[in-house]
Amino acid sequence: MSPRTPKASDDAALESGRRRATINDIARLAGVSKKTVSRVINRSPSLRPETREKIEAVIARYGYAPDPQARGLAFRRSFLIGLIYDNPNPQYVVNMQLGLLDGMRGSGFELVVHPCDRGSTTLVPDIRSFIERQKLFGVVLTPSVSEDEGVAAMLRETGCEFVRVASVAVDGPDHSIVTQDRHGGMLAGRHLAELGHRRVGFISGPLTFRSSHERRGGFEDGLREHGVTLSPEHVAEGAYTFESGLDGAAKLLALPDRPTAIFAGNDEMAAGALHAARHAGLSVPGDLSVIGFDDFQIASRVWPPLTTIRAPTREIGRLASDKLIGQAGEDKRDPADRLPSLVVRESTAPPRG
Amino acid sequence: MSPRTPKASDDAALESGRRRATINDIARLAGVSKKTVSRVINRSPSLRPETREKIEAVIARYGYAPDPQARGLAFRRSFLIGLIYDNPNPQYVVNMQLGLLDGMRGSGFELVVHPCDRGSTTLVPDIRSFIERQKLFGVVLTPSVSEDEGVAAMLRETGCEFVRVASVAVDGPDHSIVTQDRHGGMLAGRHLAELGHRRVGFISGPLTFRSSHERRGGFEDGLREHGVTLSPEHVAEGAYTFESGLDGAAKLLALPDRPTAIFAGNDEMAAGALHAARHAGLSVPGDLSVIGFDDFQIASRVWPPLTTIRAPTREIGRLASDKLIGQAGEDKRDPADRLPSLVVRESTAPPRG
DNA sequence: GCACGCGCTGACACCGGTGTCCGGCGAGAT
DNA sequence: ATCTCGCCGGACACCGGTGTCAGCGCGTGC
Repeated sequence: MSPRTPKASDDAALESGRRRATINDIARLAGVSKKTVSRVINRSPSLRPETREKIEAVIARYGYAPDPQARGLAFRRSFLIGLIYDNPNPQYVVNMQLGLLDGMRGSGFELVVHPCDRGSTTLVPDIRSFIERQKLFGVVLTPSVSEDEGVAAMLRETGCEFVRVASVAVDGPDHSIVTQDRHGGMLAGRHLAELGHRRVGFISGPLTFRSSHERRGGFEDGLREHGVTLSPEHVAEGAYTFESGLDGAAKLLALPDRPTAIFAGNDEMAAGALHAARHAGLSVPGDLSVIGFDDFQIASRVWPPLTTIRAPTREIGRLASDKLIGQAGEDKRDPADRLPSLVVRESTAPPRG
Repeated sequence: MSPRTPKASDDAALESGRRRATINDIARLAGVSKKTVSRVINRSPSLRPETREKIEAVIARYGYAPDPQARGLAFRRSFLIGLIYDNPNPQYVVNMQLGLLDGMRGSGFELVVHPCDRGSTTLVPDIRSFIERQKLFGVVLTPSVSEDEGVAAMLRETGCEFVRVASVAVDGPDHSIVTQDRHGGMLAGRHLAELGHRRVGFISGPLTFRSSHERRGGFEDGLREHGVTLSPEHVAEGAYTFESGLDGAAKLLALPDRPTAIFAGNDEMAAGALHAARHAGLSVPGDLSVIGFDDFQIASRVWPPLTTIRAPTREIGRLASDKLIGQAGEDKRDPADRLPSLVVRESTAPPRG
């Protein structure tokens, strides 16, 4: 255009998409300053509508999108969301990622994954350095690292946005999403009691996980509705792993007054319980009912297909990213979607006789 | 220090870690220009060792790390690696992520996940916009999107580094990692033949996946070693899903000369085959041997535990990130780690009689 | 003793955005 | 018609790095 803007010669390259437009190009082509273009991008209110429209037209014409790096540099904050997790279950992780991405679609944010080891002595500095180096906009934490108060304290220092997903409110409402595991446990207890079971067993997750206690507490609530109680001898401590489910169930099934039904704290352990039943020569659900928690793929792959509690992990993920980047306005989804629900398959039945 | 550098007043904040050091701080504290610090960061050869050491000492003292955003802006390239995938299996995805992260640890790169839908009409522009907007350093593609030539052509245009993971060499050695599925299939065929099976069945993945053909081809190779052939009627086309495995096996088991062993193209379908056998009243491995592929968790959770081919997904991921960001020097790992291997469990046995 | 070459270093512009601040312009008051 | 006020938009510096290029100091050849 004018001799002061040498880049004008590249308009052909721009047009054809050979060169990505920058804010300078848009400003020049719209005949305004780059700051004004910036105002459009950032929805500044002090702009005459016609100016805005003119610039938006140019933006649309050249398919301009601001460079996240440059923007981030100026904002001192990137457009990245971190997922920090130590849950080793692949399906949980993937569902959570999908949920987060659901909420981030079209927002210009991207998802960076960051598995961690809660047992590591450098857990807090590692996460801190991840956040500060990348200047993350926000992070989502899932159990069990979400329950770590040392990590939480550090997060508050950094000024990075964060959401902690956990089975109880581990933080204020702005920083916490509750997965209502207690409700899920209740559904399991109610289901078994309604089938007529009176002697039931429970295989818990690790006691360091809040969800273990919530699921058990809810289970007892559900049983109690029907006058059934969970005897402490009928509780085995597991670790949310297949093997621990196998061992825990084997222990319970060896008792003289063995339970007629077992609630395993997750599907992995429930799968282990099915194996234990087989080893003990018991048929499921004839001799023993088994109910799991999560409704991951494995639940419908084992034999018999598992009755279980569906945990809405993907929906929770979506909720988490909505909370972080506040794409509000469409929060009219049915809150029931976020509640665990009972999925009845073939591993539960009334007790024999 | 000098009045021209007002930031000198903040040294206390720097010292205590309240403020992150920038290249300007390091330059000032080391008494050099920022460009020289930049030379240290980028391992420029033209630096006197003593200068380098002096600067490195200051960097270490203040725990300085360059800002990836600023660096990226200047380099016109971010320090992000994208994982582009359309494989819906959670364990594959997570293993791949873990492998990629293994190779990226300590490199300053981060992993951004980007699931996609190969069926989408906007697949290519979507991926392109992801890459260009974020100015990705590189991307890793996994099957089946890795086999898409339209995507590959676009990648070559962008100048972004890329690695395509596939069961055959879909690209030159710089851009391709081969998973040797054929070898895995061969192991399956050899195993069944060695057990004495002569009438065997195969449930393939979708024919649009190269791995389906590779696994079958290898299977036939393995059988042939022992003079066994795969009859075309004993092949069912599946879709790598549980249900398709169930259906495929049901079809094969309904044949008058039903096979005594079935190789399913992956574990999901093998789990379906186990269910089909149960529905048909057949015991595994007594009446029917079943072998899968992948060795995901499900393989050891079903009953009986599945004999399967272990696919070294995590190792492949590690290889991919090594190739992308070239943290060479430690490429002395046993190449056998990258080959599929046979895992014998309880779902295979010699045919009855 | 001087010109030359080379290795090392720094000044400056630039990457593509945003914050600050100030000037210009139109509408309403006098 | 002029002054004032408020809104709008632009010039400029800055975010934290890197590329370019010129200059400095030093050793070498003649």
